Amino acid sequence: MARTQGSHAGITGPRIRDAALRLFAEHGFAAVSMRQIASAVGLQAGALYNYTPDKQALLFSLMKEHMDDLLGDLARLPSSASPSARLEAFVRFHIAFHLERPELVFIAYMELRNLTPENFAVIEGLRRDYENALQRILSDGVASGSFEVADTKLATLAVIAMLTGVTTWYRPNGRLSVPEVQDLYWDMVRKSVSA
Amino acid sequence: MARTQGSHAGITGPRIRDAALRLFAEHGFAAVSMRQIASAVGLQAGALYNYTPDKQALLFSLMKEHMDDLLGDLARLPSSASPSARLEAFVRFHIAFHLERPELVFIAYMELRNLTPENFAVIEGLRRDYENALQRILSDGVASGSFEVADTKLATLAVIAMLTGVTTWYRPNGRLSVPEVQDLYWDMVRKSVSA
DNA sequence: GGTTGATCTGAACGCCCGTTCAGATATTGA
DNA sequence: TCAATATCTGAACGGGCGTTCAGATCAACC
Repeated sequence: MARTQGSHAGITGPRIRDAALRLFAEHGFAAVSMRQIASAVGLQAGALYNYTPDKQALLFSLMKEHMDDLLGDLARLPSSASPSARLEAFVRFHIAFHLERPELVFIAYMELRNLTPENFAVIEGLRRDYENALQRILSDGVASGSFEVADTKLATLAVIAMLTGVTTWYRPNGRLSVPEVQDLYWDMVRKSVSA
Repeated sequence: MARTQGSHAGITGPRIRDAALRLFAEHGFAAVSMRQIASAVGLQAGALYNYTPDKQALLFSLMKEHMDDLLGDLARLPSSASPSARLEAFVRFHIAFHLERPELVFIAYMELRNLTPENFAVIEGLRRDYENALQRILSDGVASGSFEVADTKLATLAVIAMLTGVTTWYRPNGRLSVPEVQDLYWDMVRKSVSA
């Protein structure tokens, strides 16, 4: 037989992406087979190729969309406020965004080396754009005297690393709520760039 | 033929570990085959099994030794100084240690999910020991009034994430020297835990 | 209601995997 | 010098890999 009863084409694509996302995050891209992904969706492996040209494109598609979402949401933050207010907004946004999609975050940081050079360059460029947005906030703050940061590039990477680390330990029903985590991190970031 | 001329048994073990370290760091544990490791050392795959019971043990051995080194060196830091001096020593040590062995650091953070549950528990425990050492410094500083930290556990994880991030961008012949990096990070950490 | 096009199966392709092991070779110690 | 031992090869085992494709099946439209 072919095509199980009740299957709807329009829904298969997202289901494949969801399954791939979950499996890549749990076991790693290299350790997950197309047959495993297909099985999770109730398909044979060959059917996946109606939705993706190959396994690599599946990974890239997940990472690309993730970065586009990240930059899209970032662009909606107010850009005319004071550097301090913009930094606070960035910190709270980064934490909330990352805690909402821990699996995508995990993949975006861990599977970079499994991208082809061309795909890697694309993701790397988007990541650079994101970092530049924060660096701009820091250098504006330095220029206006709100911040005291010796090296804005290093501070940018340090802040992002610190904030992203939250995804490695945060648990939804743990000791701290998201707003509490945001408050605590913002307090540390605020002080670290102050005079 | 068997056993190539000039091969010395006592040196093969370390060479296998070095090759595995390099290949795991570059391509990921799951993406590296025993045949690739053997080839890098000039052996056939079967010969590896004179030195490791299986591939998993090879990974665990690398990670375990790394964590033992980390904790061993950490224990040599002065523990009777002021919290502030101890925190500074920790920051400088963490950066120097991690920048000296970027490949091991990469593996230790990326390949945790490829450990068997038993092996994972061992590494996780050692990591916890390391975090506890920093948390102790922070809570001592809070108790003595040197630091103002609302949540020492979160601050511990935040500081470690921030410091470890240095391995993702630092390049030996880049813009900044190791002491400069240490100075810059210590400045940020110092302020982030201050009043 | 029959046809068309989208969707899926099942089998196959060539290849690589981790691991084992009998046998060959090199080194060591007597 | 020669036996014992450590070391390594080469082949094999069963299995899984990503990908392709002819043909079967289903949904939608005329």
